Amino acid sequence: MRAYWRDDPADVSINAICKLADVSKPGLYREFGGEDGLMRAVLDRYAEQVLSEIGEILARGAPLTDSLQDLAHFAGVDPKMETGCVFYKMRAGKHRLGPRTLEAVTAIDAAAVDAFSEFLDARRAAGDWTGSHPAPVVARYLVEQIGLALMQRASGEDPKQVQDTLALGFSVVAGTGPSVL
Amino acid sequence: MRAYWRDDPADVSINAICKLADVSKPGLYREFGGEDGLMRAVLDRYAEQVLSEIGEILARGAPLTDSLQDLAHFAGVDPKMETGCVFYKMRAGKHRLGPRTLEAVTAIDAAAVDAFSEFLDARRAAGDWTGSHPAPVVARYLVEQIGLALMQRASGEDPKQVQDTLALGFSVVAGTGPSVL
DNA sequence: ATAATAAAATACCGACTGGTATAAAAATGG
DNA sequence: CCATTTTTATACCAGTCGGTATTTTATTAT
Repeated sequence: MRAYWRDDPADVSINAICKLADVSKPGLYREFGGEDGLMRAVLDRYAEQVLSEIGEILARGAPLTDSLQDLAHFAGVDPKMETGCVFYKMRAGKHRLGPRTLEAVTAIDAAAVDAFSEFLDARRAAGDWTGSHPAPVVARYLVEQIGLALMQRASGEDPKQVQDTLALGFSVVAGTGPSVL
Repeated sequence: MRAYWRDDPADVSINAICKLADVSKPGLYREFGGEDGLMRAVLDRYAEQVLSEIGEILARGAPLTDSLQDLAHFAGVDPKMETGCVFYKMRAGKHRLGPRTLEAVTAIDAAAVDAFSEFLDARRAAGDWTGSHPAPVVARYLVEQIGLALMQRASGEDPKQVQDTLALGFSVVAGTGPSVL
């Protein structure tokens, strides 16, 4: 997981992983079945261990601007995400994934849009989001803005630029004028 | 260029290109020096032949919303861009590029931000952009939003989703309420 | 202590990569 | 028509890829 997280999963070979993890190649294949099984296992673990933080931010029920602040911090400045995100990296090269990993990527993507949709519905009910667009459309938009920021960080862009771009992107939903972030 | 455009440049081998172009491998190496030289040549040609259209839209001096319309059409619906954009694809995998191609990618990226900055300055002078952010920041933001849309198209996302996301992204600069697009 | 079992290390497989050396074919100059 | 040069086609290079077969080493159970 650390190797997939630091580098692009497409650039990390099974051989390299065996050396990094000090594991024999037949052992890896017995445990995971192959590259697809390993990537799937990594992604499942990563979702439960890292992406869950996004779900917690969304489910906290905090005011809109507070939640956006937290999301912007997670994607834009949290040092843990300095090398980007395993999920978005895999999704960016999804045509190279095996069936089991692709299945997980698709499911996580859909779950993310759902979670943001529910979040937006809740904020609309609470009165601090008054957008005129359907919640799923804005949810998809936010998922992509976060992905954009994380991919920028992965490729070493200037953090200030990443945060500026993310703040502008969030200003669509943050309210009237850009931007409090 | 067509092969790099349809597929990801990282997934097109020199051997495949020789077969597609019906060119001998030594001939390709004599002409371009290697993969890096070929990619550089492709990117130069692509910039002059395709990316120039963006420059023309920006230089037209049309009202802000008209120019954004044109940009959204170019990135979101123009069938020519259905498989994405050579430049953004190369930029996404820039750690895999040779020095000459990387140089061109960096230069095009900087030139794009410059062109958008000048465009925004002109629209501010004309009075139809009243944003409070520095033009270069918004320019970088727009370059990334267009790149996002083109990468989504390259990976086969639903066109409606691409256009919705792009429209929301542009609404930051398009004016008060989202969105006329 | 020995027999059965599980794991590991190693070497190997065919396929592919970017790149090149060699040999045959074609075009060109006189 | 012949000699020279350029281009082609082909085979090859070393290296890497994901995946596996084989052989040796540990572990375990009796």
